[in-house]
Amino acid sequence: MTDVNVEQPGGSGSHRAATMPVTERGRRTRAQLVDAARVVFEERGYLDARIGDITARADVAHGTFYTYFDSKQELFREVMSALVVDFRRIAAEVPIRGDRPIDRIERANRGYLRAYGAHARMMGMLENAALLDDEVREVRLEARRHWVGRAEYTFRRWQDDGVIARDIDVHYAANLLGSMVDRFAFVWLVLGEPFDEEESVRSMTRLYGRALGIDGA
Amino acid sequence: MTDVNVEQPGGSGSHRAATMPVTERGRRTRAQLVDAARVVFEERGYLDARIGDITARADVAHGTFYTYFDSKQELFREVMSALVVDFRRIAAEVPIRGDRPIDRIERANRGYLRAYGAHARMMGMLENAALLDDEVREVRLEARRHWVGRAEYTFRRWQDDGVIARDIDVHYAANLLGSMVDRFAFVWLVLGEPFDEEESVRSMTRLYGRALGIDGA
Amino acid sequence: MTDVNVEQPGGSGSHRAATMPVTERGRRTRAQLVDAARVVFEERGYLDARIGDITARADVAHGTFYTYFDSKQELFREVMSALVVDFRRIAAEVPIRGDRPIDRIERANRGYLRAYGAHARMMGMLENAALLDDEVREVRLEARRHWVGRAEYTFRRWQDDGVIARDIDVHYAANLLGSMVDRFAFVWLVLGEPFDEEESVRSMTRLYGRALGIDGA
Amino acid sequence: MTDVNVEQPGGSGSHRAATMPVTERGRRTRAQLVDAARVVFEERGYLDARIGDITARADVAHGTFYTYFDSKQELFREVMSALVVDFRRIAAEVPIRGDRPIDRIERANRGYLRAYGAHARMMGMLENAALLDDEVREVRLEARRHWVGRAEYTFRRWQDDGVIARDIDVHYAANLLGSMVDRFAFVWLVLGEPFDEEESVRSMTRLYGRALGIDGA
DNA sequence: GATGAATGAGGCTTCATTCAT
DNA sequence: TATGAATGAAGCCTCATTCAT
Repeated sequence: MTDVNVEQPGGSGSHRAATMPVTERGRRTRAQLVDAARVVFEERGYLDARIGDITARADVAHGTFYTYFDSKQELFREVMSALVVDFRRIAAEVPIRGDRPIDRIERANRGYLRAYGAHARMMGMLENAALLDDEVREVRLEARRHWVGRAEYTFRRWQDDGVIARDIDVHYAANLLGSMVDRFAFVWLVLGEPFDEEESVRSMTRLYGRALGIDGA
Repeated sequence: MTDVNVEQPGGSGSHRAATMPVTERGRRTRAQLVDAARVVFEERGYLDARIGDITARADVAHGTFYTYFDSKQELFREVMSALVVDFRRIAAEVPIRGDRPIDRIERANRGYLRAYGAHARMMGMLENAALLDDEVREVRLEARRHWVGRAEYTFRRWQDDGVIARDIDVHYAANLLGSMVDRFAFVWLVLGEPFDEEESVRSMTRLYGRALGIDGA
Repeated sequence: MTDVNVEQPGGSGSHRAATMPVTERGRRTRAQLVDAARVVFEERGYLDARIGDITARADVAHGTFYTYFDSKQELFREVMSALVVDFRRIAAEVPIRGDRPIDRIERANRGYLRAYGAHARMMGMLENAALLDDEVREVRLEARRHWVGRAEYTFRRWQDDGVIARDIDVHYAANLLGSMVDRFAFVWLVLGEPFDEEESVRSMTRLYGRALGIDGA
Repeated sequence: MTDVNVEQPGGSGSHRAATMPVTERGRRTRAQLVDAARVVFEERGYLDARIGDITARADVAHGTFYTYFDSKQELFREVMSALVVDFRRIAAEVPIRGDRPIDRIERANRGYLRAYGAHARMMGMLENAALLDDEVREVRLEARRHWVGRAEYTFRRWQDDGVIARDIDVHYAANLLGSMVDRFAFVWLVLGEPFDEEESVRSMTRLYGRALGIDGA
């Protein structure tokens, strides 16, 4: 599989090394490039995005790109990392409806779908690039571990509290239910299979809760 | 998103139109190309696979490729279609343990994981290419609809039989639970997160069954 | 120092690999490229020679270059190897004036200067490139060893025959006198210091012979 | 042949003209750049040395380079000129063993080889750059003329004194024997052919002396 | 003087596809 | 059918030099 890392040189040479800006002007230019990249990647996809597209939109010379980034991949990784951060922000904004476990589940599901929908195009690219670039894969897996880890932690506490059964393997459960939510979001929002948000959240939450044996599901 | 079809140059008329071989020799050559492609795609991935790699491995001249295929995509689609067929074959080979609904679920889950594992590399590429090529996406979605459709059909019958509750939206349920299985397989077998087959099948089947409210889960 | 070899990839990939032509047409095209390269290198020098210059002069498409060569260096090395061969041919054409040792020396010297003069521009480039590319350096050193080795062999025989003194270290002598001839040719024919062929051969041969203690010098 | 001057873009008028520093601070900065350049040129060679490498090592901003030099060539020429001066200094340090002509020859030869060895890398670059840049070529030829001129002058005096034969053309002799020494040094110390200093000096001096018909050789 | 960011022309290389035997 | 050579558009990246603080 394509692994762009391979292209990285030895390290004995000079290689110009992209650096972080020191001046205000530099910070501005770099930010322009990142912003432009976000748009261009969305519009054209990773593979079809040209450095020239990005610099043109950022309104800087072609060469300026290389003042801040060594390659398209590097910039892409940065955009992806930022995406993951923003994803969490959006998900966190969804209000919770009650204080029962099932309410928390619903909120988490809705938050995930909302965030996914807000960045559907980019999430598709993230899934994709995770298979092409090892560093992006790490970003993707890290994001997954974040969600799965949170769920696992919660499940464990619920188990301690008697909310869910003892015989459930919380590690597998978190991974499996996380997969359900994540993949459903992808199929719906990236692949475009037609679903309805309300019904999605309702069914998803109900199955999720029942699978864990939670009351009210 | 990148659609490789876009890359097609000229118009849609004057294409030498790849045809199915008439002679025995032709059939052999074509088969060699398909076999070679399978190997090359696995080894290098879709994007990095070169026509030259394929013809070299098939031991035919570079130009011969175009006697049978119009493009790399076309061959890839064929390989992917064959993959989907073989996937079902493998899944179907898994024996069923009993005749309760939960046994059917377990068998389906184990079959899916087994088939996925047998073609993990290719499944990863299929996921990937589905985002790069509209026709591959169709292949992928068609495969998904097959599994989801079967599940939905079964759920409906179970609903009629009183095995699962009336208030479950079988369409959403099939999609959600299918997503769970499918994505879990991907994370485990393609991305490489460590899981154990037995425990995977057990947890997966239990959650699946409980989500539907099936006895014995 | 620039060493173009460094750029050579690992070897695990495909890398298209320039191949020798199989058909007559291919042979012709390849020869056109080599011929064109010779001219272009002479006209513009190695560094300023563009692949495009070469293909343009060879009257083939830009990409055709890469059908036969992996890089400019590779073609350059081939041209340089051919140069060395032609150099010997020209040097060998110079007639010998008598059968005394000093006649052989004169003939060798004149031959060397003639051959050098016939390819002055290229010899300059060879000297130069030998410092930039390890493989070219090998070509250069091999050519040097050829001449020095021949001289050393002859000196040894002369020593056995009592033509030159026993106390001469023939290895050093061959290297030193070879250096004299080689460098003088370079200074005269490449750097352009003004000298006259007849006087050059006369002085060179006389010093060469006397240094070895040969009669008639 | 490649002449790096050609690369100069615009015209010859509006150049910010690099000036000699007026302040102490300026003198220091300039010296840092020259020192850094010496190191960088040795390490990476002329062609691969980047302005950025030099300023980085000199610990000044990239732009500062142009406060003192108009181009890489200009700095290189300065370094080369300094090299030639130091070369003579080292050669002059070698003590003379006696007062016969052959002693002077030996001293000159040993001095040349010593100096060459002390700056082998740079001498190789000087040879190289002499073919790439007309001004460097002038530096190189000037250095050569210095040594050859001195030899020629000495030979003439020796001729007047009856030390060497009348029939020797001292101009050609000086050039030829100078070539011998110079080229031998290059082959040994730059190209790396294995020789021994003592034997080199002995053989070289003996051949040199005999070629001129000097007693004691 | 010093700084570090911006510029942009220029060349190499790739490889899917076409074409003449 | 098979062959293998030819095509050429397309894009990445370099880095000397200039410029605004």
